[in-house]
Amino acid sequence: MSALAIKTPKGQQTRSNILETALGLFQERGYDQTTMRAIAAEAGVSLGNAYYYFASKEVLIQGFYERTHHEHLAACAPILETETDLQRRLLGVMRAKLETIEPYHRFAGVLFKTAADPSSPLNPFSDESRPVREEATNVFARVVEGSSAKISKRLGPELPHLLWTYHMGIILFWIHDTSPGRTNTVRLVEQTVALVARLIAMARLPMMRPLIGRALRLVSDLRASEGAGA
Amino acid sequence: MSALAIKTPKGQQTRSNILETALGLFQERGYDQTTMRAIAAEAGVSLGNAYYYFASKEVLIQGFYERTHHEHLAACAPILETETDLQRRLLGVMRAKLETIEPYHRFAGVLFKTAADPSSPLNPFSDESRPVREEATNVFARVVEGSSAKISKRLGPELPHLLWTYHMGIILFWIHDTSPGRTNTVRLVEQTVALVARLIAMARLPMMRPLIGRALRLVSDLRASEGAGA
DNA sequence: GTCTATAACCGGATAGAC
DNA sequence: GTCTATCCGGTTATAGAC
Repeated sequence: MSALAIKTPKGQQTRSNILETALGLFQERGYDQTTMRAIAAEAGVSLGNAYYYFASKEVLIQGFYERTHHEHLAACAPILETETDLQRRLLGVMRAKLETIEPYHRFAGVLFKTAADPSSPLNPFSDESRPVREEATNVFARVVEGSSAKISKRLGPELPHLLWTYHMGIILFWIHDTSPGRTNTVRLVEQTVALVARLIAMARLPMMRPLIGRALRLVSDLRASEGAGA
Repeated sequence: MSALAIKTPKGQQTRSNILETALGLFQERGYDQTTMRAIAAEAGVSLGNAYYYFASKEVLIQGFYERTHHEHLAACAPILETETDLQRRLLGVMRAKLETIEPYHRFAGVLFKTAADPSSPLNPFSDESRPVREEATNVFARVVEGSSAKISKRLGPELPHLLWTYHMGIILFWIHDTSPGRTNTVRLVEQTVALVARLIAMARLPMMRPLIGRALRLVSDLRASEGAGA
């Protein structure tokens, strides 16, 4: 259904040609204003041929995910290698994320629109996007592991997933953020990263035990039962 | 642009006829499987006539919102009138919500897909949906006011909005919940309502002051600057 | 001015020939 | 693997009828 195997080098060539053309046009004039006919024409292939490689206009978006994810990884590397303070590590990673996706904000609406559809393979909770999701979660695992912070034993294993969820919430906000340069989201990140760091520290207090225990049991239960959120 | 004034009784009649037909077909065969031509045919009017009353297929969804909102209000009334425990009030309201929207789960994905688009007037953060949003927030204000719980002075004014945001998060989870009868979401609500109640109580502790203060300042700043989330 | 109908247009998607 | 021809459904233009 989805990824048909492209055999020949020529096929590879045509495929990536179409993809690059599409991403360029999306960024230039937006998703809705870019027709499949325009993509095909600009790429120098027929409409039917474009559909041979990409089952729908939507799946072209997957290329966007892959591209920005790799850009984000690159942008994160310096902080993850040098910084040891947990709060600053998280802040660096989140800032890098916002900077990476900023050029695409104008068609972010469409992204979230498709991402919100539970039946779409593009939605971040779907089976199909598990690899991407796990790679992204892994970034947050590295944020925690590479830091000097002491983490509550029970919180530790869940923390990367919790941070990934937090990061999705920020992106949701970012999508709806109309402030110039998305400064509201930047402020939100700065403030909430501080809160998150504070909460992580507080989680070690004995008086927090019952609350934390309950919350963590819930979270891990939900992840175990799969198919719905987180 | 949007709401054209329908003057004659005959016009009113035709309009509501189309709307009821549409909602029926949506529930029966789903949103995507229901064409505007089918709606028009079933309602006994021409395609052009349907578009005279409803500018697009999407705006027919507004009827769904209004309908479920009123059903929810009705379903909440008993709890809001009798119960005084904050946690149980909130739980009752949230359960009522889930029960109200359950029949529509099969096409909820599409509904919220369009609702998620920042440029759509249907999205819950838009200016156009402010009235609905405020009405919904008001339900949570009543949850708090009618309870016997003591609320931190500074938390009080923000609490209804925070609860509304919480409720939106639950709905997002619900959309992606594939467990039979959405039992996962019900469990999530039961657990998180308990956590929320606990957090509200904790917010009065002196040691929480700086954390709470910081969080609340952030939240009210963001709402003041409008245009992005919450 | 209020309402209704017919005939396009446009763009995503598919069928099938080469 | 690539094309042309076509379908299909949301949307619009426009011509009239009450």
